[in-house]
Amino acid sequence: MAIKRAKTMEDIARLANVSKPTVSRALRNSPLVTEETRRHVLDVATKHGYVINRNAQKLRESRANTIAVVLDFSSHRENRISDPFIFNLLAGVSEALGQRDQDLLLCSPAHSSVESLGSITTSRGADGIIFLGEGGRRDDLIALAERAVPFVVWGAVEKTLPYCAVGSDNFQGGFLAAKHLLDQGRSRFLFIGDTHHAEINLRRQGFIKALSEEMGARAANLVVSDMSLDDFSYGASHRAATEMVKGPRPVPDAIFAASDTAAMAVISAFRAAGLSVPEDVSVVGYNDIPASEHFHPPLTSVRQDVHVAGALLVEKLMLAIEGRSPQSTMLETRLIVRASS
Amino acid sequence: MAIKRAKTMEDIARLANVSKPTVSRALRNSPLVTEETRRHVLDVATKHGYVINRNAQKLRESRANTIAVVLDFSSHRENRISDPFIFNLLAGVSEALGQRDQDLLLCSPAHSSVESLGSITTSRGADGIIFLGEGGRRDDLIALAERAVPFVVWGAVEKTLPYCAVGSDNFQGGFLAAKHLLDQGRSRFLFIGDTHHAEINLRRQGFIKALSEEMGARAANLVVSDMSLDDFSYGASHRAATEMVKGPRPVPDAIFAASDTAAMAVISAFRAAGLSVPEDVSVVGYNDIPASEHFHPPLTSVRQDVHVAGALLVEKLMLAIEGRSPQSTMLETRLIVRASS
DNA sequence: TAATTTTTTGAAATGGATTTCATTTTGGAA
DNA sequence: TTCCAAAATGAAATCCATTTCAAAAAATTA
Repeated sequence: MAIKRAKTMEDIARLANVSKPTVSRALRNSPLVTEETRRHVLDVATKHGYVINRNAQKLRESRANTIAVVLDFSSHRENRISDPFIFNLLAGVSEALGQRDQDLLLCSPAHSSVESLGSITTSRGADGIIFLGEGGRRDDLIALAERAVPFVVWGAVEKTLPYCAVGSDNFQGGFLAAKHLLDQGRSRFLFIGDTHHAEINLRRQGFIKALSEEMGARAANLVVSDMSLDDFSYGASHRAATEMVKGPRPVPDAIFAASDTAAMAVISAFRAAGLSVPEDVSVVGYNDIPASEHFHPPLTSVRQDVHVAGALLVEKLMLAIEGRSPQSTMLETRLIVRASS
Repeated sequence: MAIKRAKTMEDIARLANVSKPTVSRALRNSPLVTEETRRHVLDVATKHGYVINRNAQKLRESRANTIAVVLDFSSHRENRISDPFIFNLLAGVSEALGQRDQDLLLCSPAHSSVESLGSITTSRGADGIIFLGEGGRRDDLIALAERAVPFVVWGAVEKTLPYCAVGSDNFQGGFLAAKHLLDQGRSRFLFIGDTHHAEINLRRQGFIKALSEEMGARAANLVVSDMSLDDFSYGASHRAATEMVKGPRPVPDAIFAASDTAAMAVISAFRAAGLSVPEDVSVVGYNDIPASEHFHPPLTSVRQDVHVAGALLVEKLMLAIEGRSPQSTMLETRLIVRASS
């Protein structure tokens, strides 16, 4: 008996008594084929369980209908804290791609340089790339923009960027947070976050801006301090916050953390030191991850809509692939006020 | 000027004054080519920024070196609660695949039936499939096992399963939880979880088993009750728990929730009703998601090692792809005891 | 040096779907 | 009924890397 080989288009053509091109056209709903023929071919194809060979198809069409999504798991893994926000964003992107019938190739930059990631497109494995986070490699991304590789980035949006970025309006987010804390009558402010990340830095700037505007209005009794961290992680935030409450300087009564994860860490550290939230300290986080709603106390947070974000990233990437140059976009942020502030 | 076209192997061959096969061999480190020739070809290739066309390659070799990972985002999305565990598992799988130089095609069953997912392999888009969760479609999976599609599943491990599954030892996990709660001297037990999921059901069985063993030993004053939920979500768990504390029957003093998310919901509901954890009620969760450590109170939980799980899933899938039939495996679970119990 | 073996190299076939362009068939007009 | 335009179909070329197998070159032996 002959070895069972997957059916090819040629096989179906033979079985349906038509030619290869006709099968191709029938399957692709081309108007160049009679309704009758199409139905017949489709029948034969389904009866024999034919599935098209996507590799052959991709080779012929130069389009892969596949998008590479680059997501840095590794940094998360090491801390054993995965900011769920990025995963939700991935879900958003996944859904948007699904709607457009695009496959999603998930890549980890840990295993390949941005440089080599770029070749994912030239190698036709994917038509374009979505970077979920700059991952501190902005220079690489800028370099990548020089080469004709279609890609978009979730991250900080700045006018000078040579590539298309989508991100929440971090400045506005920080601004909102500060306004809210000011409304609570707080006066000793602390920002927590790794300002090496452009996004985080913008949050801080918005925060500072709102405070300094107020400086003029109110008799300036505002204290602003910073706590820079090397990473997003819960652990780092917790340690830093614990140090801080032990320290000599006056303990802040209003904290804006650049992520909900960090906010939770800080609250936990403060509580351990006998301070209570929100009585002694108001805390505002960022991202409004699912857990925030259920934290104790429920966390006030700046929300970014991952659904919209995902759809937007995909939409813009599609434009880029078609050779057009999509504009960067900042997404409105919204302050979700809960008990922590 | 001619349109700039991506360089093909033929171009490189011409530029290097060798033939196409030689280029192919040089790039693939075949021993059939002189060291000198190889170096020369490599030089030319890198100088002209040549990248291989993976589609052509995949077409020729029948192996795609790509694994499809099926992950149901949608159920998570709707609840706006994404159990981070599954994402961590994804990270584990991603890493394991990266180490083996396999691409990861992320698929969402929402957009395609399991049936059609199966054709991902026959269409040569992927060599095999990893299902991250049965997603309540066990029948489909069983049907898929009939067809010669290499796949493995993260989920319940049962001897009768016609496919290879990897999962934590859910029975043991439940058993451990019960033992622990018994050790605390608790007597009114409650299990919370959607027993439609085989995994969850096993957790419940282990839980019950440990309790009934004790029944004999201790003067049986144990109350065991169940709370079945339609989904994993925080919201559903919270509502159910709120109902329960209002209800007439004696409130349990020991709860085993089938997920950390549910555990958190329950704690929050109980606390809202004036009960305190762990004084009035001990609570044990499952998965030991990152947030559990930082919850208030920190959550006792049954831990599953996502790293090991990811590696194992990949390893077994590779075997399956090679035509061998890998065994299912249960992973040891470990109880991480924290303040909630 | 001639003959033989071993090592390198290349021409052509292969994988499977799509597209171009020519050919056949059909429908309508004359 | 004949002829022309339109529609449907098919033969062959194409996409690009790999493999087979034959040929050429180099190394070895007689």
